[in-house]
Formats: sequence, C-alpha cells, structure tokens
Amino acid sequence: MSAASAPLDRVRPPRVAAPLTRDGNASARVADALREAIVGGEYPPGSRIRQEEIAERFGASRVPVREALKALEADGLVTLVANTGAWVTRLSLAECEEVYQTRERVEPLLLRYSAPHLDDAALDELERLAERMAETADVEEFLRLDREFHQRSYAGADTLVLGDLVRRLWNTTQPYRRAYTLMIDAHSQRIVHDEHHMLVTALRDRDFDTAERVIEGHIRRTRRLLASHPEVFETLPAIP
Amino acid sequence: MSAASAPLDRVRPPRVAAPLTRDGNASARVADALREAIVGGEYPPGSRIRQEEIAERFGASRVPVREALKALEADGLVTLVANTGAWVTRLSLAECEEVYQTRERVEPLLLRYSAPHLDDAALDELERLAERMAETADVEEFLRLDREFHQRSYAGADTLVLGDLVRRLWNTTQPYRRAYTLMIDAHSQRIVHDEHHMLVTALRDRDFDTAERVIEGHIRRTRRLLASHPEVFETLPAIP
DNA sequence: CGCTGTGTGACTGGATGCAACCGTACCGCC
DNA sequence: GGCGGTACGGTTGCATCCAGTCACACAGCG
Repeated sequence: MSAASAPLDRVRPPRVAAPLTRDGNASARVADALREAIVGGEYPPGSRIRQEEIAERFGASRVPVREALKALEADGLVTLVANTGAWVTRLSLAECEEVYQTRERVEPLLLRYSAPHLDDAALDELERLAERMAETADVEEFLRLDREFHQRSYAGADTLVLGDLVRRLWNTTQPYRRAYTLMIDAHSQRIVHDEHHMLVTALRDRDFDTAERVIEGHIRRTRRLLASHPEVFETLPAIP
Repeated sequence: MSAASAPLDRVRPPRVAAPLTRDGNASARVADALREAIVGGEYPPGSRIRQEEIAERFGASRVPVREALKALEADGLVTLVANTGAWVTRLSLAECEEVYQTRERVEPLLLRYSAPHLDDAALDELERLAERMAETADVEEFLRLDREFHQRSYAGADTLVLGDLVRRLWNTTQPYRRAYTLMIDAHSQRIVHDEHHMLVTALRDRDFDTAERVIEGHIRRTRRLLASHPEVFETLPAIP
C-alpha cells in the first residue's frame, strides 16, 4: 500500500477514552441514545427496530442510524439480518448463562484492578448505595442502584478494554435482570444485600482475594437464580 | 411507542449465528475483509485508514465502509475520531496485558465448553497441527498454525457469545503476537510446543480441569514473555 | 378445503452529492 | 527569528435518491 506520507497519518489518535456521550457526532449520539433506550427496557428483547422510526425519533437521517445499529450489533445488543431488519437481541437461557459465567470470570479481575484505588470516600458511597438498595421497593430504582453499586466498585480501574467488556456484558443481560428482579422474594433480596455488604467489608479490609471470591459467588448465585426461572426466557413465545 | 402491529415485527430473527463470511452484504463483506487485512498485518497498529481508499479497494461506496469501520471500532480493532479519521488501534503494553489477563480467565471457560465435544479425530488433528508448528520456521505459518490450533480446540463449543469474545481478543492482540514471535528463541518455542502437547494429552484423558490449567498457564506465560519485550510496543514512537 | 405461484407493498442496502470540520502551510506581525 | 492569525486542501459526516430484496396476501389450481 502507499506508504504513509501525509503528516496527519502519523498523528496519534486519542485513546479510545470515552465510549459514552460523545459530542457533535450524530451517529455516536444515536448509538448512545438507542443503547440507553434498549437497556432501559423501552425496546424489549425481540422487538423490531425500524431505521426510519429511530431516525425520526432522534432527528437524524437513516445513515447514522444504520451506523449506530452496526455498532450496537457488535455490542451484542441488536441482531441484524441482511435486507430484512434489526431486532433487539434476545438471549436464550443458555446464552444468558454463558454471559453470566463469563462475568464470573472477568468481573473479579476487573475488581482486582479497581480495588486498590478505591479510597474511603468511595467505599462509603458504596455502602450508602447498598443501604438504599435494601430500602427501596421499586424495581427500576433497585436495578439502577444495583448497576451503580457495581459500576462504582469498578470505578478505580483505569482499564480500557476490560471496563468496556464488562459494560457490554451488563448491557446485554439487563432486560433479563429486570425480568427476574420482579420475581425475587424478600429472602433473596436479603442475600443480595448481605453479599454487597460483604464485598464492601472485604474492600475495606484490603482483602482483595476475598473480594474477588465474593463478587464471583455473587454473580454465580444470580446465575443460578436466573436459571431457576426459565419462564423469563419464554415470554414472547417462539413464532411458528 | 407504537405497539407492534405489522406481522413482520413478530418474526423471529435468525440467531446471530455467522458473524464471519456473510453473503450479499457489502458492508459485512468489507468489514470481514478489512478485519482480515488488519489481523493479517497489512495495516499495522497506528496506521491511518482512509475511507475512500478502502472503498476503492473493495469496490464499494464509502457508506458501507463507514459501517464496517463502526463495527470494527466496537470490535476494538480500529479507533475512530469524529471528523478526523480512523486508525488501527494501537495497544500499550498495559492494555495488551489486560487483554491477556482477560484471556487467561475466559479461554479456560471456553475450553470447558468445547472439550467434552471433541472426538478422537479432532484431537488427532490438534496433534498434527502442534507437530507442524514445531517443524515450521516461517513466522506467518507459525502464527497461522497457532491460531488454528487454538481455534480448533474451541471448535466443540456451541457457544454464541463466548466464541465471539475470544475471537475478538485474539484479533486485537494479533499484531503484537506477530511482533514478539519474531524474537522468541528456540527454547521458548519448545515450551510452546510442550504446552500444546500437554493440552492435547489432557483432552485425550478427559481431564478437563488439567486442560483448563494448561491453557491458563499457556496464556499467562505468553503474557509474561510479551511483557519482557516492551520494545514491541515502542515501535512507531509516540508523536510529540 | 389446502397448497402453490405470483403480485404488491414496504423496508433495507448502497451510491452520489453537498456541507462541515480539521490539519497544514503560508503570511504578516511582534 | 519566533509567534499568532488566516486561507486553503483534504477528509469526514450527513441527507437525499434509487435499486434490490424480503415478507405478506390474494388468486388460481389440484
């Protein structure tokens, strides 16, 4: 190929840095907004996504919408079929378990990256979030707090690829977490609270090995709980 | 939003299935070809990618090229900067170690999915690949065989998300694997061969725990070897 | 009454053209 | 001679237009 000659070619691009909330880029803006809408439950798994509808909704043309869909496809959030359309990715129980097993292995690593950099203020905030989770009865609030709790526990990691990976895994499974959160009883909720508390305690003690084990067990228990509610994956019954 | 009314909306899309080598889709074709070109070393990390050049090369317009770039960005292979351009993602040593540590945790899991479904023929093929690796002196051949060896060891996994994840991790680190392969000595190469052989043996014995440990150690050792050659990441010196 | 073939509608995919932005180089000024 | 401002070239980003494809529905046939 033609050797790099123009000076611009040698400019170092900024490190990927901020995958969320970019600026003047319509394509990225649509991608972020659509991702948020899907994760927020507005478009449930299996629902059709029409390019024109999205374009009109976000005040853009269909071209940036298509680019956003391509990006979200790579994220695993939507499934594209050539010449046919786009749907919000629907996971089977087996696929969801895959994601959770992956999380069991990966999130302890991310926690290991993060933990040493969490100061007392951050840990206090974690504890406060855990308390608020125990008090709320609203599902959406519970999900939001849960997500923020874990995200903050990873906030100390100045990693670039691992954080994105974990975020992707969370995003793709968010709809199912929502569905099963609706059906967990007070006892299970109590266990979640205890595990979060154990995590904070381990982090305070600078006992990172224990912290890793706690988060791993936390995810594993959730996976098993989810597997015991397969009906979550059978809504939207298979079409003939 | 408007409730799904058109019958098409309820059609179940085919499972994500084949992310590689799709058909009439120009965008996907460009993405695959460009991915292969990057992984193949034709576009080294840090090099500029001009849309028009790619479009002309693959006989397409700039629109599918941009969609392909968006997908590859989500794959972590290219880095896009708004209104500026696209570059092949360049990893720092720290980022590369992140990817390798992730692989250490994830690939044993994928192997666990795959191993039970590998029959004698598959294991024979693995052994044959390992032997050919020991014989070859060509770097590209070595890399190709190594990739195929590991890919085949995961071929039994009928997983959908994990396989893609591992493939992504391999792709993003391929250039660095190539760079350091050029500088490993006969002793290290011998160790690689032994580890591959140990893996096949464990698989033959249906000793999956050992297989997991072997693959984990294999990746860890490679990571450390790579960390001992930081000069790999200092080519293309940082621009002022 | 059930099945097959064809027509129509709607959506997606791609190409072209234009506007906006960035980086570079040149020129004037301090 | 060094520095700041400005004009230019090149590239990216987006909107519009057109062609291709798929799904659905209806008519015709067995």
